[in-house]
Amino acid sequence: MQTAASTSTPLDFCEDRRQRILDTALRLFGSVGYFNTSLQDIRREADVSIGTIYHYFQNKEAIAGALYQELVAMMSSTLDSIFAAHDATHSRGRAVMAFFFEMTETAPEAMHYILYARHQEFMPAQVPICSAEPFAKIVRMVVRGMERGEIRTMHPMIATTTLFGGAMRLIHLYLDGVLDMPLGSCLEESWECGWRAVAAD
Amino acid sequence: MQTAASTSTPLDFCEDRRQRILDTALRLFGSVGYFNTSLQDIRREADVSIGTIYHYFQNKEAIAGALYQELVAMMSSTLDSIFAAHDATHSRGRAVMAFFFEMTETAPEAMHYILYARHQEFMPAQVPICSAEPFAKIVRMVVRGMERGEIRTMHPMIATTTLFGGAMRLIHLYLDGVLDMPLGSCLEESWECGWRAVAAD
DNA sequence: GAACGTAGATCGAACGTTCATTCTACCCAC
DNA sequence: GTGGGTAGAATGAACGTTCGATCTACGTTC
Repeated sequence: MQTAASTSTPLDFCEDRRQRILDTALRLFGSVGYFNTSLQDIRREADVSIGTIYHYFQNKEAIAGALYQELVAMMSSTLDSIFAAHDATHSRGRAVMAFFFEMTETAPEAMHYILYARHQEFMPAQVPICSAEPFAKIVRMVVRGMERGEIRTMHPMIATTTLFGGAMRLIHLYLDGVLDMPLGSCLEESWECGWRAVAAD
Repeated sequence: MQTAASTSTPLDFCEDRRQRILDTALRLFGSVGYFNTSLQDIRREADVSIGTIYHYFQNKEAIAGALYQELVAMMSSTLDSIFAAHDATHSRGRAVMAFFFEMTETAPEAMHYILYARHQEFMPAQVPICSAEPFAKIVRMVVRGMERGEIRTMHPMIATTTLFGGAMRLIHLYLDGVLDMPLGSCLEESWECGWRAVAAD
């Protein structure tokens, strides 16, 4: 075993394997896709055996499901932190967009997997990402902005897609390698554009 | 055969088969995805044999490639028509958005396939849709709008994603069955939002 | 502290299925 | 009879999954 001697509890040991499987799967699912990733690929790159994979996960789909829920939960709690740290809708929205951009640049595979993949194709039972909790939280943030008079009154979905749609497309372009600049340098302009489109008066 | 007796030249006959394969493949690729569609599925639903499929296409990927190029060409020529029929950037952009919305509602599978699918995963050699001709034409339209003073001067990519990003997200929501209204009813508001974000002064 | 028992963790060969592709035979218009 | 179309069984590779063997850590008993 290659683990250091200091961390030696069995739980750590086990979780290490499980986590290595998840990390590897995320990297592969995000880069080449779920269907182009075989369990042998995961086995090889995570340096575990097939048996170990099936010890921790019921099947291949369960790996994808665990990743999905892990990422959705992370996004959801990050949004909570952002809402707690900011009050005005303008600064809240800007922080959300900054978080998305930053995560795209630091963990592109995760962003690819969570935003880009067609989850329904390999997880038929899973709720589509657009109906998931994080998305709903953002819509609620926009609606509250309307109630406070910070955002013009309009259809909530149109307001939300207007505010963040441009940024989402920039993220897609970045992940496709089409954008010729870092995402961070787009933040100011993209956010101000989105805000200008929905801001009151 | 179920084809009418009137259309009887061999070419028509052949093209009929070829087209039936393409139509069926588009429907299946768009609804359940490329990897969840087997050639047997296409064979069954198109009512042809495996041999016929391989007579018209080199392999499965070639079917996807033919569909991709067909749809890209269609979009490209539609954009040309729109640009010929409208001069001002405002009316051009609005017509483009109307076309996207209308196509999404009349041919959702085609839109799903062309906008949503991760083509790189099953057509490694294919240029990503965001680098393809139609996308470039829209960017050029926006840049011309800047040169004419109709659109504020800013980074072309940011302007384009701002102008159409919201609509693209609405299309995604619609295709995911999350939007509770017809796309057509969003056109006015979504377009005005996008335009307000980038319009000069 | 040595021997034993147990349960969880790990391993990888083997299995059965699915799938894209190939191949050979047949049909029919000219 | 020739050749473009058509048919569908045969092929072989790849894949997800199963299963029994092995290993390891640790509590229990003497």
